[in-house]
Amino acid sequence: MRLVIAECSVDYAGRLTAHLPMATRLIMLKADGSILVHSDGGSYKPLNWMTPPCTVKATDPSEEQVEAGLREIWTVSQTKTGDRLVISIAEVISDVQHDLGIDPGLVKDGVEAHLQELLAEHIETLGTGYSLVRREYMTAIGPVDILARDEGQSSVAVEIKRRGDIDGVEQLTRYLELMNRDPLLTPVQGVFAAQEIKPQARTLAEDRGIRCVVLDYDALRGMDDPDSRLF
Amino acid sequence: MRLVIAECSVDYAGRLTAHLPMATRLIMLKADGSILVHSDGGSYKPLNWMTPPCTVKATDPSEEQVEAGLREIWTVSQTKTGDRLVISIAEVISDVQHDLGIDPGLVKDGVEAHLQELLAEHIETLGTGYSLVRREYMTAIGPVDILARDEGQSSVAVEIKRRGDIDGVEQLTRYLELMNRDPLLTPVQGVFAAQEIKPQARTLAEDRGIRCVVLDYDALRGMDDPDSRLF
DNA sequence: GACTAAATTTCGGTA
DNA sequence: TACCGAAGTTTAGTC
Repeated sequence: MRLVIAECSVDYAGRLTAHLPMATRLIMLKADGSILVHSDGGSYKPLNWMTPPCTVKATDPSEEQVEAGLREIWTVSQTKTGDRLVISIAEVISDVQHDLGIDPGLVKDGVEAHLQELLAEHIETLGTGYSLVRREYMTAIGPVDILARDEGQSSVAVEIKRRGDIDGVEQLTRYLELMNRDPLLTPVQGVFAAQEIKPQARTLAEDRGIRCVVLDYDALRGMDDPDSRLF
Repeated sequence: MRLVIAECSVDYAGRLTAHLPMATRLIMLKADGSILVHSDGGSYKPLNWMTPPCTVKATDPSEEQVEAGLREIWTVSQTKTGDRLVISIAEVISDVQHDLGIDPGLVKDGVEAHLQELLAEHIETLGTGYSLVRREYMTAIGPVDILARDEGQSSVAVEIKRRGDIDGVEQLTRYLELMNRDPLLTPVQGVFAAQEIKPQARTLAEDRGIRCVVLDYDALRGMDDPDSRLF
């Protein structure tokens, strides 16, 4: 990995065009050829970047560019799409290189998948007498998160989200529409379950006869984990 | 901006839990307090990070940790959410600091907005005799990208996307439902226009009587730009 | 401030 | 490999 601190301006031409005025920035050149231009603030997204596979070519500035104070021009080309990133360097303040080796990679302990797992294990959270039919119940337009039955053995389709907004309601609505065409399943009731449900999503869901359930992740997890119980 | 190359392991506990085994990585500490942990590959997303506002506290390792080869422990705490990132450092290979100053920021020349503009100018792309009523036609649930009329003066609502997937079809469907309740507009025909339309989105759209149109950005732009014409 | 929709989204899983 | 959906999404715009 090569780290260059430089006063530079950047121009991107690809799926859109973008320009960064001259300023001091960090240019990160990764081993796989990708390039990131970072400022000293904001979040993790670079100001500009080029995804691999791409190639970098350093050229000398033209006479005009030299007069404008430029020392070096880097042209980064995306091999597949032809997107181009031009970094015009006025001054290199620092330029260091380190060999990092390949990274063992991140181990995640998921969220939505975990929620689904927990709710499936404790399906009675949705109501007395509820029973699990199966997780990831396959339909023609994709898998429903959970298919269950209520006390009266009626089918219940559950859509699980971490953050419940309108998209999730639409998704569940599509499933319900399709499943209610199946004489073996109909009538299918809908349940929209999320850790947080946006007011507008709730309104839309309830307007469509879909029940909204706010999930308490810690409580669900607590049912599994005796250590976390208070008594 | 402080750039630290170090052999480290990282643990995140917040909205999820995640772990990074010991390896050599770049730790970027930005002026606003945010922290990014990058490997030497992948795209612009860091392996792990903490968004501002957050605070970093460096502590000495415990006896056990010293025996495990750790030199320093950094605990990064998110001020608002309480998320924590613990960086356990075994060896600092490089540690440099530079003052970058504030960045003037990126100037973008948009894509979807541009597509909408171009299509509005060349609405006949949708069919002979089509005429533009207006862009961003306001409804109670939001603006329709383009309202037009076909040859027979019937209303046509156009939803424009760069990548047309199911969400866009749902969005247009909601508009059409609402607009068709308006006696002055109904019947309103729907057109789903995108540079690229996913098969499932096309299926759903056509099932709902919505016409799909694939837009050619360059061709639309070419109609505007005499220089790009071949004759 | 809340919410919606876009993103040069990126990333992972599955058919 | 294509496609679909989630993301610690982030970000920008609108109400």
